[in-house]
This record gives sequence, structure tokens and C-alpha cells, in this order.
Amino acid sequence: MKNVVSLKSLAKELNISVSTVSKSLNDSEEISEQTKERVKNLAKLRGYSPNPIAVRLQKQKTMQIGVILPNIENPFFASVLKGIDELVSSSKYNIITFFSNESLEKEKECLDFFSKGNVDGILICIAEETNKKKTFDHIIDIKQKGIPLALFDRIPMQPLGFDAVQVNDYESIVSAYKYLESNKCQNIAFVSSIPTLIVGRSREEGYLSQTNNPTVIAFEDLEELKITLENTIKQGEIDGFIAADINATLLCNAVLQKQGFTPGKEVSLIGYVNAVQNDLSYPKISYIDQHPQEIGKQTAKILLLRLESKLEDIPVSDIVLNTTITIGDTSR
Amino acid sequence: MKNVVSLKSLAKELNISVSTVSKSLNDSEEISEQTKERVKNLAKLRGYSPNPIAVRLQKQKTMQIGVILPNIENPFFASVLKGIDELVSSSKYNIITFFSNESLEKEKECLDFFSKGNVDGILICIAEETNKKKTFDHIIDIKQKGIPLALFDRIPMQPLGFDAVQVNDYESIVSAYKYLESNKCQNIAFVSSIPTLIVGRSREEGYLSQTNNPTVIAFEDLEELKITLENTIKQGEIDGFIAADINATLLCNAVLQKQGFTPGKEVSLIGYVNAVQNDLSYPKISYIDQHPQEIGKQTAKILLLRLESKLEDIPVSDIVLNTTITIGDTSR
DNA sequence: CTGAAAGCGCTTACAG
DNA sequence: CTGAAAGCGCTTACAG
Repeated sequence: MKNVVSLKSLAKELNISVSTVSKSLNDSEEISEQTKERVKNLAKLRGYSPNPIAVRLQKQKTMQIGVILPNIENPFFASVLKGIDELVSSSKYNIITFFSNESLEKEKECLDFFSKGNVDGILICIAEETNKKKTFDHIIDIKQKGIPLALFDRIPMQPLGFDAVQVNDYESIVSAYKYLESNKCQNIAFVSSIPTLIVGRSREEGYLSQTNNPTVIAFEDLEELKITLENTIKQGEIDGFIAADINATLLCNAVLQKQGFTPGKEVSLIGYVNAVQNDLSYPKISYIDQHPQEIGKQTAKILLLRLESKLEDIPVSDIVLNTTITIGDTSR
Repeated sequence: MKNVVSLKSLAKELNISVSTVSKSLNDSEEISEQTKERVKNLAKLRGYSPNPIAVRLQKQKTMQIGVILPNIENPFFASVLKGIDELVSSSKYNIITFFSNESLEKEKECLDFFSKGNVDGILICIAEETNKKKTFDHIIDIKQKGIPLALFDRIPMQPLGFDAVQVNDYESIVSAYKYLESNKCQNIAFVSSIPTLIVGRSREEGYLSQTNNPTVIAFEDLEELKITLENTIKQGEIDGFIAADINATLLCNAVLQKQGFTPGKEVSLIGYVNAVQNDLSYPKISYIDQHPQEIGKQTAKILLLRLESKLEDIPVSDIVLNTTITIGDTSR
């Protein structure tokens, strides 16, 4: 199945010992230049490459990083993964990706698999269910096993003692609110399909901090959300919408248009979108850019750092990245 | 770093040999029920789990499948990956995912890494550059190394002798054309941002087969595509658009709307979209559903099958899946 | 400068 | 039914 050329076969062909071959290939000081040359030449000629599994067993390192994503079909996570990949693929590690599909049970299974000696480090965004039930024991357990782990995006309120990378959700919404306000919006509503998610709550709090007369339209069920949205919009009192997630954003934009409103004229909308596709669409929705690739890169960076450093005592980092607002057609 | 409990430690504690412990845990017939019990109990008590790296070295199998995707930010590939994951995660393999970012060079590197004993099988959709340059030697090489490989989505014209899963692109467009035609479209144009991609060509041919008076608007550069599209639409002669890919679809829809057309009224549009997001948008674009998850599942299924079967002689399969047309608001 | 030996943690013929 | 030995393909003290 694999290469038949091994250290042993090279050694036999050169009539020297396996140890000498190994050391030569690893450029050991102990070996004469001449021997190294001979060995390296033959190795190249025979197309030798070390059996990675054997190396891992010997070195007691898997050279793999486990990644757990809630849902790959969410473009936010796809972009985060791209960011992770960019950093990791330029290191000597590679990535095993699992999807929890927002399920706590599945998340546990993944973590369990990882912790059984399958990876050297873990990158995880917790599942919605985990977030809701606030069950974090399976994550905390990982610390006991001495496997470095870094969290991103959905970071539990109570600190778990892991490296974490998130975005300033609260402030992002405050900025969005202020932007709308400074552009003649008098009555701004908040729309969300993620009312229980950590990030959703922070965003809602950001909104609530800005108004004494809040209108919050929040349902996990998209059908319910849609109906409530339709009724609210029909009333015609709201002239500004801040949407907390991509689904709420698309839905809000759709209902507005369907009712004959032109987002950007009588009414404004700022939300969260998939930047690539939004760019090609009309109207371009004004949106909060979380720079998901950057989130991925930063998280991977921390983990790689921790994997390199022997010292356990580098302090736990809690990185908060800034978002930016990109103004499109749906606000002015 | 990992579990300190090993076969050796269990053996010592039980005062029996490592081989007996190993066999007990693997439910060998050779061992007495009583000993098995003792061993299993202690193993559970101590939380033993076999070192996967050691098992792999012994078994000469990595238990990993390498996946190469052109671009994870394309929702089509994200869904394919989800399909792959669904099948593979229920097997005893797991997935290492690499992204070629549409680059031939990067694709070669990934394949090279995989072929050096890092995976047991490979799933790949070739990069755009690979497709363009028609350079397939690096893929054919994999066959020599005896590593099963399956292609999906972008399948080279000349058969390479690998399992392949694709979609009936030609016929899909023919159906779309016929649908528009039967709904009073007189002058149907074809819009594409993937003129050189295999799938793009098949789709174009499908279109060309249906008309003597074709209007093909095809540019890889989205800006160019947009400008040409604007001019064509301004002329007002086209009353039906078939778009060959997600970018062309979104762009076409956007330009139509921006020029005051209502897709679904004076003019129709059928294209390719991200189903999840399209569902929440307005207008819902009528689209050809490729069932990307199914593509992923089928491809993974074939590979797993080939990995299980010892016999090299199961015939190469070339699976062509059917698409379906989902009618939304932009056609009737 | 080179090589024999032990070991990483397992499995599996083979003996007893 | 149990265990000693060899081996998967490497690396690395340790001797010479």
C-alpha cells in the first residue's frame, strides 16, 4: 500500500546501519559529511519519505489539530475555517475537522475522540445546545488531560480558563445603533433568530443600552420570526432595523421588500451577512463585518503558540477583535 | 501528555502478560472468559484507551481520509463537505481537509502530503487552475501509489480511471431552458462566470443545444460580467436568463432589479444559489438544486466501499446524479 | 564517526 | 489458556 522504501531498505542497500541512515537524514552532527551525502542521495533516488505514523509514535506527537465547528453550512464558520487553515497549513500540523451540528452529544463524542490521543490541540466553537444548557464539563475535562484547547466566537460567560478569541459584539451593535440614529432613524428595532446564543445576547444588550423604548423581535423559529416581523413592519412605525444574525438579516430585508419598502429610503437596515454574496446582491445590505477569517487565524495562532512553547505558564489570553461596519444600500 | 495507562501498565497491575491483555481487550477466542472479565474491568476502571498511533503503525493503516476542496467559502463545497462528513463520521475513518484555493500548486502539495503515508484514501475536487491547464499527472500518480481516490463535481473529460461523482449538468440546463420556454420566454440568454470550468462548459453546451439564436454572456471577471450584463439587460430584448453559477445568478438578479425589472414578471431567471440563504431572501430565485450534500455522500460512500473491499477489481464507477429545479419567485 | 540496543504502544504468529 | 518473541518504522541515548 505505501512506499516500500524504509530506513531499513536504505541501510541494507548502503551496507550501513539503520541508525546511521536515520541520523544522516536528520542531519545529525554525529555523522560524517560524506556518509550523509551517500545516504541523502540514495534516499532521494529511491523516493524515500519517512513513515509519518512511525515518527509520531516515536515522538509522542500526533501533529494534528482537532477542529470542532457547529455547522459548516453557516458561511461564517466556513470563513473561520479558511482562516484556521491558512495558519495551520503553513505550520507542520494539519487539521482534523468535525462538525457538532449544534448538538451537545455530538460535541462530546468529538472531544472524546480527540482526547484519546488523536490530536495535540483543539480548536472549538461550542454548539448551540451546549451554549443553551451551559454544560461545559466535557470541555473542562480536556484541561485535565493536558491538551491545549482554544475557544472562539461563542465564549461562555464564566471563564473556563482556556484561550479564547471573540468579537466585540456589544460595542458593534452600539456603533450600528449610533450610526442609524445619526442618520435620522427615530425608532430602531432589534431582530434576532439567536436570542439564547451568547453572541446574540451580547448584541441584544448592546441594543438595549441605547434606547428606553426598545422593540425586540426575537424568535429561534424562523417562521415565527417572519410572521412577527411582517406584523411589526406592517405597522410602519419602525424606521430602522438592526439584525443580530444572517438569518434575521435576510428575513428582515425580504419582508421589507415584499411589503414594498425600499431599505435605504424610508427605512434602514444593518445586519450580518455573508460578505462575498452580499457584494453581488442588490440591495447590498449594510452589515457588521466580523472578519471571520481573522477570528480563525488568531485562534489558530494562539494554539500553535501554546503547542510550541514548553512552558505551561504562558498566561491565558482572551482576545477581543474589532468589527467594522460596511455601509451598503440599506442605510445611509 | 496523554493517558499514562497502557497495555503494559494494565499487565503489570494484573500480573499477566501484555499479549494476554491485548487479546482480552480485543475479545480474542484464545482467552478465558474469566481473564477477559478481569482485564476489561481494570481497563474500564483505569480509563484505558488504546493509543491510536500505535495501532495504526501496527495495522499499517492511517484510518484517515484526505479531502481536497477548491474553496471552502463557496457554499456548494461547504455542503458537499457536510455530506462527506456525515458518511465518514459514522465510519471508523476520519477526515483531514485541505483547501487548494483553486491553485494547482497547492493541490499538488496536498496530494503529495497525502501520498506520503498520511491517508488511506483521497476525495478531491480539482482546482480551477488544474481544470484550466488540464494537468492531471499529479492525480494519476496517486494510482501508482495504490491509494484509492475519488473525484467529484469537476470531472475531467478524458477518463482518468478513478471513481467519480458528478451531476447531469447538460440536462439540467436543458430542463431549465425548456421550463422557461414553456412559460412564454422568447429570448433566453445564458450567463456564466465559469466559462472554462468543466461544469460551466457542460452547462453552456446544454444551453446551446436548445437555441439557434444564442446569447452567451460569459466572463470570469465579475466586473466585466456585470458591465456586459448591464448593457444587455438595458437593451431589453432578453426575457429569460439562465445563470451557470452562483455568482452569475446573484449578479444577474441584482442588475435586473437595479434596472427596475421584476424577475418573475417581464423577465425570468433560473440559476444556481445557496439554498439555505435563498430560502430567506426575496425574491426567492428559481434555481437548479445540485443536492451538494448528496454529492458528498455518494463520493464518500464509493471511497469507503473501496477501502473496505480487498479486491482491487471492483469496477470504476462514474456516478451521475440528477438535479432538480426549484421554482421560486423569479420565474413562472 | 558508526552501530547495537532499547523503546514508542500496540498486535499476532508461534510455543508451551 | 497464557506468554515470550518479533515486528510495525522510526529515534536516540550509549558503547565502541
